[in-house]
Amino acid sequence: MAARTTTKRKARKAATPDTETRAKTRGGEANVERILDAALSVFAMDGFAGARIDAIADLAGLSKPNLLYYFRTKQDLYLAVLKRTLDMWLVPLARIEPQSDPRTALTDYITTKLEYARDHPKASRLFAIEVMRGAPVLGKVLQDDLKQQVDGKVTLLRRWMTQGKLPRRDPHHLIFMIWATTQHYADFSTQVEAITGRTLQHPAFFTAARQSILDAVLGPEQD
Amino acid sequence: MAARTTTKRKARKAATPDTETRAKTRGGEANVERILDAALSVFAMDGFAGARIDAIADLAGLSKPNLLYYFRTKQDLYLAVLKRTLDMWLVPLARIEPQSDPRTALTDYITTKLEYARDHPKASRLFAIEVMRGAPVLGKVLQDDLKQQVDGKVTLLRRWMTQGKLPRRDPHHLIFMIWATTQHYADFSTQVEAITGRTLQHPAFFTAARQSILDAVLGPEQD
DNA sequence: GTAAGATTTGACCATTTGATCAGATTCATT
DNA sequence: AATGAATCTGATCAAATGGTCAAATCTTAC
Repeated sequence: MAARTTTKRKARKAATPDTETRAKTRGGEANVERILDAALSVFAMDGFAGARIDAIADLAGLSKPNLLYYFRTKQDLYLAVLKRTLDMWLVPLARIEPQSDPRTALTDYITTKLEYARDHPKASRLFAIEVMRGAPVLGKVLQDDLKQQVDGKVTLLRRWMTQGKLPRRDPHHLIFMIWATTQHYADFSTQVEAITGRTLQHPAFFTAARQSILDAVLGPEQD
Repeated sequence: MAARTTTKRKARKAATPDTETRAKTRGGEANVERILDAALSVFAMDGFAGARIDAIADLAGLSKPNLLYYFRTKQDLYLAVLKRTLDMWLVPLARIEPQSDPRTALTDYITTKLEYARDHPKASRLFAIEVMRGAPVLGKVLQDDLKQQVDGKVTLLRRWMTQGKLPRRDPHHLIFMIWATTQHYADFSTQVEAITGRTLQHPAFFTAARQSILDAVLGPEQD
C-alpha cells in the first residue's frame, strides 16, 4: 500500500515535466493550484471529515509532508478550497442589475448557473456538502455577504413584478428554485444520468433543462 | 474523552427508563431503531467515511461494542439506514396514477414531497450524500427501480400533456425540478434560513414555498 | 431458582490518520 | 562556485478508529 503510493508519486515526477507549465512559474505556485484542484475533488467526494490528506497528496502528485508544507493543516486546506470557489459562486447573481431587462437578466442568470453546474460540478458538490453540514465554515458568509446580496435582488425582483415585467412569485422562492434546479444537475448528476442516460454535457439535454427552468420561472410567454 | 463518553451513556441509562417504550419490546429491537436513528443523523452529517461509530453509539446511548453487536460493520449499518429510508422515499411518486386528475395528482405529490422535506430532512440529506458520492450503494437501485418508476410516470405525464391537461414541459425535467426544489429546503435549510430567517416549520413559509413550486410546475392557472 | 440464551461491557489490537521534524535536494542570486 | 532560501522527503509519533473477545450481566422459559 505504501509502496503503491510511492510508486504513483515517483511515476508522475519521473514522467515528462514538460506536460504542465513546470518551468513557467516557480514550482510552489503551480503546486498550490494542483493541491487545490485535488482537494476540491476529494473534499467534494468525501466531505471534510472523510477526506484523507494522503488521497489529496496522491492526486496532486505530492508527498503528504510536502502538501503540509503548503497548507499546514487540513482545515487550512479546506478553507482555502472553499474560499477559492466562493468568488466564482457569487459572481453571476451580481449581474442582475436594475437597468437590466428583467427577462433577459433572469435568462442569463439561469443559463450561467446551468453552465456552471455543467463545468464545475465538483465545486457545486463542495458547497452542498458544506451547507448540508450546517455550514460550519461558510455560515458567516451566508448570513452576511450572501444574505445581503440576495436581499438586494429580492427587492429588485419585487419591483419588476410590481411593474408587470415578471410573473408574480415570491422572489425568495424564485431564487431558491433557480439554485435548486441548476445545482441539482451537478449534485445529482449520478441520479439524472441513471434515469435519463444523459448529462448536461449533451447539448440537447442542456438546452432542454435550460428551457424547462426558463418556462417555470418566466411563465408561458416565449422569449 | 473516554470519560465523557462513558458519562454520557451512563447518564442516559441512569435516567428514567420509562421515557421510551423500554418495557414494551425486547431491548434489542428498541435498540436497533435507536441505532438506526442515530446512524441517520451522523451519516447525514458527516457522510459514510466521516461518520464515526463512536459518535453513532453515543447518540444511540450504547457502547461501541454493543452497537457492533447489532450491526457487525459500519457498512452493514450504512446499508441498513439507506434501506430503511428508501421505501419512504419512493412511495409518493407511485401515487401518481393514470386515473388521477393530473393537476390534483401533481399538487398532492409536490405537497407530500415538501412535507417530507420538512419532517425528514436528515433522510433527504443522507440520500443527497449517497448520490453525490456517485451512489456506490444505491447505484443499482437508481438504475433499476427508480428509473423504471420514473419512466412510467414520464409517459403518463406526456400523455396528460398531449391531452392538454397539463402545460407542455419536458416530463423528465419537470420531475427533476420537483425533486430539486423540494429537497433543497431540506438539504440547504441552513442557507435558506440564513437568507430568509425562516424554515419549512413556519406554516406560512411552507405554504409560500408550496405555492411557488405549484405555480412553476402547473403554470399560471389557479387550482 | 436455574440453566440457556440474549445483551452488554471493559480491555485490547492492528491499522489509519493528521501532523512533526531533521535532514536532503533544488533553486535563485551573486 | 558559493550561499542562503525555498522545496521536498523518509522516518516517525500520538491520537483516533474500526473491529475483536472473553467475561459479566440481564431475560426468559422451565
